[in-house]
Amino acid sequence: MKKSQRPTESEMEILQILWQNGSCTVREVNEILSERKEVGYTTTLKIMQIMADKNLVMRDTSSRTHIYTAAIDQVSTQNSMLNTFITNTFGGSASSLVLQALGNYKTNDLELREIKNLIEKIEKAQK
Amino acid sequence: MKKSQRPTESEMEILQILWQNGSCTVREVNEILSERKEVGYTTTLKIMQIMADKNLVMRDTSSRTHIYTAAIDQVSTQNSMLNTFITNTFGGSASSLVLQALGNYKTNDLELREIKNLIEKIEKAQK
DNA sequence: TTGTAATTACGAATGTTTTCGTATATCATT
DNA sequence: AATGATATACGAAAACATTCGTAATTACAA
Repeated sequence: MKKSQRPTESEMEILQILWQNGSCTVREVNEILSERKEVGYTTTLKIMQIMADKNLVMRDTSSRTHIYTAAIDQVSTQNSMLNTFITNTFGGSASSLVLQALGNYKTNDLELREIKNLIEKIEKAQK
Repeated sequence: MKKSQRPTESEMEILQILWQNGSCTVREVNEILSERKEVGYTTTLKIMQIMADKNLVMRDTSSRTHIYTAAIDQVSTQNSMLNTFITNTFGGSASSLVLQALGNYKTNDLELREIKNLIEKIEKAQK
């Protein structure tokens, strides 16, 4: 049982699934993962066991088939990953990341409106 | 001489420096790197040699002190990294990444204007 | 020319992450 | 009870990344 560390890439993929689907078994996670990439069952199991060891997930071991749940908060985890990513990949410039993200993805009306609202808020706060 | 692969974290730090400063020697890169973290000269050298091997950088070896230049494009590299990152960390949602990035960083007026302009462009294109 | 500093090359040690085989246990079906 | 399917546990191998010591070479100054 170690202290919580920064999740690895494989661990992030699994956290993602747990955040979206709530509690899952290893088999469920492995099946979702398998849609996108080739991955063996025991590989997924092992990583999830390691995650339990690192306290990234909790598990209910009361029945034979263990149930796993994310143990770290989605938003704050995404945030700290984002921090590192902006530093390493975008040389610290959040705005150039935003420009590229907006430019390359189809963003629907609702999402655009949310973003615009946030920008207005920021502008007001800056005055 | 291997095929170009996805850069590692250390390699991204170095690419960052080369993109910002143009061509550099190992010593120059190492000095800039040293401002932010403890890193030995031969460690930096080794990583840059590996990068040359992977074709992530080019080097001019005509004089004793080799000159290194980024061999991969900044924007397209950032883009492919961003892609992976959005998938693994934000479950594929570019807009939630944008919202978090805008929310957590101080974005100045000029940057905000650029982002707004881009949003308007996207809105027009969608009509 | 001799010595000192700076450079590259190279391999090995270390550390971390991912993958997988195998043992063992549990459950369900016949 | 026997069989087959499905779980977990665990260790070890494989793959990948980082760090560093040392040798060999070159440049340059005294």
